[in-house]
Amino acid sequence: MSAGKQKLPQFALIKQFLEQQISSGELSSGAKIPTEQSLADSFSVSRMTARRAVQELANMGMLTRTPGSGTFVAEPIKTVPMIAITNLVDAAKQSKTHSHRIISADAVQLAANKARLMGLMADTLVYQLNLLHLNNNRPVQWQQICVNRSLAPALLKQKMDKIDPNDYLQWVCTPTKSDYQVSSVLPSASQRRDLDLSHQDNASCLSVERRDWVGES
Amino acid sequence: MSAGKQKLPQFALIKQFLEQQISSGELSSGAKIPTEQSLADSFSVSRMTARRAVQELANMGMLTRTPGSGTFVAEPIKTVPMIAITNLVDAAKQSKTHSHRIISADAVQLAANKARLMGLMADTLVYQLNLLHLNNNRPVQWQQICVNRSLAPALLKQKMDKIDPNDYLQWVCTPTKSDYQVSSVLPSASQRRDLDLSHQDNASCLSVERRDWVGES
DNA sequence: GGAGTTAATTTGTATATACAATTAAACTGT
DNA sequence: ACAGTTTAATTGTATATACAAATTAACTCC
Repeated sequence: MSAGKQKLPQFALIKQFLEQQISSGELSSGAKIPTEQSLADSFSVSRMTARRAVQELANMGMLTRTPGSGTFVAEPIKTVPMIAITNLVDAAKQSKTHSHRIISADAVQLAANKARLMGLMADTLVYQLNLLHLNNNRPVQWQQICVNRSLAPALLKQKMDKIDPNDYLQWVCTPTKSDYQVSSVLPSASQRRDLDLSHQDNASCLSVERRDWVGES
Repeated sequence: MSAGKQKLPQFALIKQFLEQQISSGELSSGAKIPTEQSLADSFSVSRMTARRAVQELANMGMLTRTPGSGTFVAEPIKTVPMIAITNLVDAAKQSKTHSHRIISADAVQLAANKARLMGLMADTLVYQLNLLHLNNNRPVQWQQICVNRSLAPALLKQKMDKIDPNDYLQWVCTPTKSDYQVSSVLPSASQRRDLDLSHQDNASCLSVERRDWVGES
């Protein structure tokens, strides 16, 4: 079952060589690496083969290339700027124990700041769904969805007790872009009730605010 | 300022064509796309040029390729499994207004569960730093760092009031792997004091637990 | 010495070709 | 009908070459 030494293609060998040179520090950040032609000569391959090695490392963000000038070792990312969180509900949905409950489904007028976040006039009506996700009949996530009515006009006509509104929206208007904002909040009294946290009045929750865009621009 | 229509190279045109076919649904998930040779003939280019278009889309995860069989439209990722959070402190450090204060720096014995997370015996001593990050002299993040003493033996001898311990550790033992756990917590009394939240006894905080590994294996 | 021009270097795109490796289909013999 | 073999189709790797585009260095002229 050992990985063993596969007979690597030549471009992969050149990649390995460059990666080793960089990680060992012999080629430090900002240093100019050999040109495609020079690598090709050193390894006795064609320029296109050497190029592939360099190009793939550049695609990985390890090198930066500028036509006419050369290829240089990129600055390493100092600290990881992103943090990964697995989505509880997505994970749970894989299993059979996931369900959801619609708390409310209406067309409402948003608060001014929320309307601005969605790029809408303050008096525009949007569809607003409040729902609760459960796993093994225990509540795990409280969700509010606000949708531009023109993008999913038939939303409230769907039988949302069967299919998850997220899946319906994903199907009807597939997002082309998303952004996230994560923070920590104290749930409201009604949210605590829904989430079965009534008895602990100091439970704090992880809040994920997501905006989805549809279509180009 | 308009983007204008750049004279795109031919491989890019083929990429555009394929992307459009996929997003419009004419090529749906799992469908087999034309072979390299067939694309090359259709667009009157060489196979290598057509190949580049297909290959780059495959690298983006849009297509999957299997030698001998063909190239197929990949299943779209249903929902985004990861959530991105920008690290407050990293962002702040870019500016000049960031500073930090060491609260404590000792060699201590960890609780059993924390020791296990670090793969250490329960009675092993580790270096433990508690520090506070500030921006414009306002506290933004409370941080605890626990370090395997053998990896940074000189940690406590450093003058940590000048350089950030995170930068020192990043330098001395660059992590080869990391994992994260994000949750929502209520700060302790002392943490509330440090974070200037004493007056609000129900403030909840975003907690990020990160483990860094050093070296191979 | 400085501005403008020219030349050399380097990456980017493109072609035509060759053979290897893998998969799937067609074929063949019993 | 089934197993084994052969064949065709398709992707993967590699070469040699050509020209375009951008940058940098060298050069020339005033």
